[in-house]
Amino acid sequence: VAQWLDEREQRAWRGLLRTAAELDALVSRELQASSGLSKADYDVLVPLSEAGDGRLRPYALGAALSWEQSRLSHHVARMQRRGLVEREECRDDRRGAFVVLTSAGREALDRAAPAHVAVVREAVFDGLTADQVDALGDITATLLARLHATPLEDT
Amino acid sequence: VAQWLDEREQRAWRGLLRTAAELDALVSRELQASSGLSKADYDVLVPLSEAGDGRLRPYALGAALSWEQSRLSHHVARMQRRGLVEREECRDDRRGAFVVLTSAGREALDRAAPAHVAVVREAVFDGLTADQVDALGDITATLLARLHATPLEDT
DNA sequence: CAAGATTGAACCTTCAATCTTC
DNA sequence: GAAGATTGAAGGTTCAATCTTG
Repeated sequence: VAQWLDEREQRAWRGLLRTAAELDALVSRELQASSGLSKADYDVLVPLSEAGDGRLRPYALGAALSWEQSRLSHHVARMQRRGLVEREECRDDRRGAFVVLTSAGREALDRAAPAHVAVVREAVFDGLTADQVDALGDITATLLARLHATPLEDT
Repeated sequence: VAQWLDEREQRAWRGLLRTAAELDALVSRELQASSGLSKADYDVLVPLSEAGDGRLRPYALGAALSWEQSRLSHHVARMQRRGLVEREECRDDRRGAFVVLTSAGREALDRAAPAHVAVVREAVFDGLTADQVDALGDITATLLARLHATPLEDT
């Protein structure tokens, strides 16, 4: 079934994981230093701020982040302690809940965003051509579609 | 300095991090199930097996993985408890040490590798054209060169 | 019994402090 | 004092178990 990876494949495979890991670490350090938010905090705040009323069901937020429920639940608990989000009950479905952006959460996000974008732009987009940006978008969209289509070892 | 990210940039940026995270999770689950190794274990074993005599200095291994010393030290301690690696003193420089692959470690790697490669091939390379593989390799090589050149927030 | 969500324990990662040798 | 490496504590992530409502 398999065969080894050839040199070009190794370069692409190792490059993909390494690049993402290093960019994530870079961005995490920058966020922590500039705003006290972790990258995970930031990633949670963004979809909440993009939701019309600043609130999402945990399962929807988890899906938006590709996070497990448990991870989200623990993380939201920590963010709640710091006042960045709140929990609310759901009237329609009493098993359910909402994660709600607080004004402190929105302010933290607004404070963090400009420097965050600047670092991403400098580290990534200043170094790539427009064609490369599009190619990267196409490649990752293809791979994500495959990952979500085939439950391989997924689930 | 900044300006917001446009749609294409967002697609590439979010796609890169998301794809790498999901592939890492997929591969981790597969390794855990098939061989009991974590992805981190696997990542440590590979450079050791590629070193001629199965031993590397911690600082060199850390550099090969882009890991902090502390993370490596903790991880090696856990792998040592499970018999996958050993520690050895370094005669040349008595501050130093070696991490050494054990035969159990090499066997675990050999057992894990075929299924691991198969999953990577199925999830990634079966879905991309040869040109896309090369483009991905070029893009990530460019970005890694930038990351290692500019100590931005790096350090 | 399944879906939405949380919890506790175990494991992993980071940060700052430490220890030894150069 | 700096380099190589380790340690302990705090915070983050995963896994399995649990609780409640549909």
